[in-house]
Amino acid sequence: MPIVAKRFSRSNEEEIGLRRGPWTLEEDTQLIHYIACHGEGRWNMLAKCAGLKRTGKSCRLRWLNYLKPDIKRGNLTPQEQLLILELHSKWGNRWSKIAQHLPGRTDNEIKNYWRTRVQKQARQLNIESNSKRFLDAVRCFWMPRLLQKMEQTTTAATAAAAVDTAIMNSQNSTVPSMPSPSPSPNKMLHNPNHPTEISSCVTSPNTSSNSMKISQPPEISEDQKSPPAFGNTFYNNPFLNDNCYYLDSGIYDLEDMTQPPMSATRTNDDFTLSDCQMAESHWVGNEVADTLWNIDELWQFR
DNA sequence: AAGGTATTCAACCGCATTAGT
DNA sequence: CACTAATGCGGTTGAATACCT
Repeated sequence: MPIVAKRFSRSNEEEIGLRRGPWTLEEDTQLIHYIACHGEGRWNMLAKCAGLKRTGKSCRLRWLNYLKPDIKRGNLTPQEQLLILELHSKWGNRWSKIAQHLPGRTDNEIKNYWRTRVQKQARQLNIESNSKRFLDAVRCFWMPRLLQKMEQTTTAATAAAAVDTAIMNSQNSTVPSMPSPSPSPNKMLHNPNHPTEISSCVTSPNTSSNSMKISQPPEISEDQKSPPAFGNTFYNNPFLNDNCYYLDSGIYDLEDMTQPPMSATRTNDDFTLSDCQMAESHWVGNEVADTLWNIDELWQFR
């Protein structure tokens, strides 16, 4: 039987009663229920069979970006922000590829984050967001501040946990106190032997009990093996000053390197101490100060 | 309190790619 | 190989909300 192409214009869609715009609770329920019973895929048919007056495309988008159970909601953590910055510097606007490395986050969410937060900063600094200058600024200002933020968060969490533990201990002396896992993010080193761990190079260089476990990224196809989860690719080079970070390009496979970063003519391999220091002195020495590079604005809660 | 402006993010659009026939 | 439908992706839009004056 010949397949007849049916392409609906906007007016056609309206004629046949297809809905547009925000989804109602009822539609969401319908979609969730149908997928729970029959699974996802074949979206056009799914839309019809589920009795939804939506295009298959719309159903797919709604499911993938909003309804899917493993969708993580709420603010991006500093770790996630760092990872986005890092991966974007490597892959550019490959949102879905970037999203594959952030479990529970959608390409749409990441794209929105980039456009609203990152590009906004670029605008304020009067730089092209895909320029090398901006990349340098990201590396020398934004990333260290995110790491600082992570450290503060960790410290606060540890303190809170300590208080909780003390309370618990005072209430019930039989409960053993937990060891406090508090590696300093600023002291993170890439550990080639444990690709999913960040080891603390100062507090406990070789004990796994004191290293920060990073959750495994979702399964990724063979051609996307690199980069691994956050933590492997960023680290504080012990030979550099404390605030300067760069990418560990050595772990990227060659295939991926055929796609250059959006702006740089050099690869990440070439990002050196002098680059970082030059960039830093340039930025610090110029009008671009912390007040402009407002991490608190980036680190905002919804 | 009201009106204007800025920001956010869900949803849409169009194009590219993939899979099936 | 050609054609088509389905799917995936990145760019863009616009309604809702937050913020400012």
